[in-house]
Amino acid sequence: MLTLKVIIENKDEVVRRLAKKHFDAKELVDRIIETDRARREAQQQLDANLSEVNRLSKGIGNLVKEGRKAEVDEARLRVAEIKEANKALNETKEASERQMSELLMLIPNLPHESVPEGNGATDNIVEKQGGVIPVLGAGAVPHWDLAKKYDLIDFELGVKITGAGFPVYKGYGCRLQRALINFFLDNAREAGYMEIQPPYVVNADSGFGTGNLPDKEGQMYYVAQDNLYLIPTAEIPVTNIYRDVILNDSDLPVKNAAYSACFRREAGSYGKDVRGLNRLHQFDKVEIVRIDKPERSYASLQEMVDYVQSLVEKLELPWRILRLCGGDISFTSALTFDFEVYSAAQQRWLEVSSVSNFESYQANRLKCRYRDENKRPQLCHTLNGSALALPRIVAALLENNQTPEGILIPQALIPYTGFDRIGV
RNA sequence: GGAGAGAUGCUCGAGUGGUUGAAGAGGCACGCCUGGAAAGCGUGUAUACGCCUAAAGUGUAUCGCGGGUUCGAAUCCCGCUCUCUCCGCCA
Repeated sequence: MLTLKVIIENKDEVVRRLAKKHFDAKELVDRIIETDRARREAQQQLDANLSEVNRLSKGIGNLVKEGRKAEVDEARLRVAEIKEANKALNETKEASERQMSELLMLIPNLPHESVPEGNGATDNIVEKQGGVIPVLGAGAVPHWDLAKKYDLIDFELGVKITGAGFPVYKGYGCRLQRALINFFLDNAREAGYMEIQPPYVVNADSGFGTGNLPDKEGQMYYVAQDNLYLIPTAEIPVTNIYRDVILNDSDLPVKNAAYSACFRREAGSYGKDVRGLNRLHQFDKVEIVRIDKPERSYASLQEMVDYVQSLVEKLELPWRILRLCGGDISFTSALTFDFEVYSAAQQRWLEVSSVSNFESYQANRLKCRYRDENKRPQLCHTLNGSALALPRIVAALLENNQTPEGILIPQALIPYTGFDRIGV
């Protein structure tokens, strides 16, 4: 969430910039300012009263020793009066604070000035692209047919065991999965990211920390008996490592990478978008998380984008980078670049990564800070990105590299797979 | 799952009702000392929210979390969470 200070000190700018996200913040901002005023008022009175109570209490100790009973009784009466008055003040203060946190959560992050205007996915700007879109032969088929032909992935079996969106990988399919995971992790390590193996289930505090709760509660699998959530991305457990932490200057930038299975309910999805590997309830992903000082966060973002680009290039996939427009960028992000790869048999671009700078929006909720040169705690900037999510990469690799002689594995991946083609 | 013990600051650890934001030790930072370092000595070392134009200063809250008793709670009472030990179960 945005800090109260930012909202109050830059009221007009906040409203103006949020308009790009098609969010009318005017009324909310006014309510926040009013709520803050009420809270301050209550706190000032309350603090003064508590100060008086403390003063009287200290006096009572001495009066009792000296046996000055009348004065003791008088002081006690006065304390009782003040405490009675404090009940209402305290309620006002707590109600204001509750309301404040509710209001603040309703305000999205400010989009970076470079975020383009636009209503939706079609207004995103193609920032950069590379690779060659392959021309497939006459018999080319989509990945779900290839998966069946070479017995790599069994979607029906997944339905039997669990349900739709939980495919069963087999044989070469498994080996390809493992190869990609290791390929991504090794590359991340070489780029300076420390590997983390996080839990796949998290508590509610962690869900709130990264902003997945309360808004996206319906998108996560929930284990009611233990009040835990299955992670939709390793971003949650990894970022929460830094919840309620004050980092030293020398700790920054934090660069972590984590492989995890990801679980998403994807309520409301249907149709051709979910065919095959396009959208799953369980999938594998390597996530990179970065925490940096505010003045360096956009350089960090660029480094992450360059890094992800290097991955799709090594995999020899046709790729493009989109700068998300105001209508498509997420609630919590300031600037997001999506990576897409071209899936030649489906003849469509598939999103395989989303790299974002959250500035201090997420850090404010996490209470993730660092000590600046004056040793004062300041909010960090947090960033994360997929590097990369497997299923759509697999879809594109299978489709783009299909030949009559089988599916060819890109050079960079062969040391990881241990084979250079699937089939024949 | 059963039984017991515990949760204090960066760390260890004292503290069972009164000026304790918290002794003491360690760590760390800065200064002195030194040719340089070590040792030694000195100083400093939480966070949040208010007040104050800012700094300085100052008020309030915080000893796992929440509530209660009391003029006053780290200290007493209740609830919760978590950790540890033993037993059971188990990859």
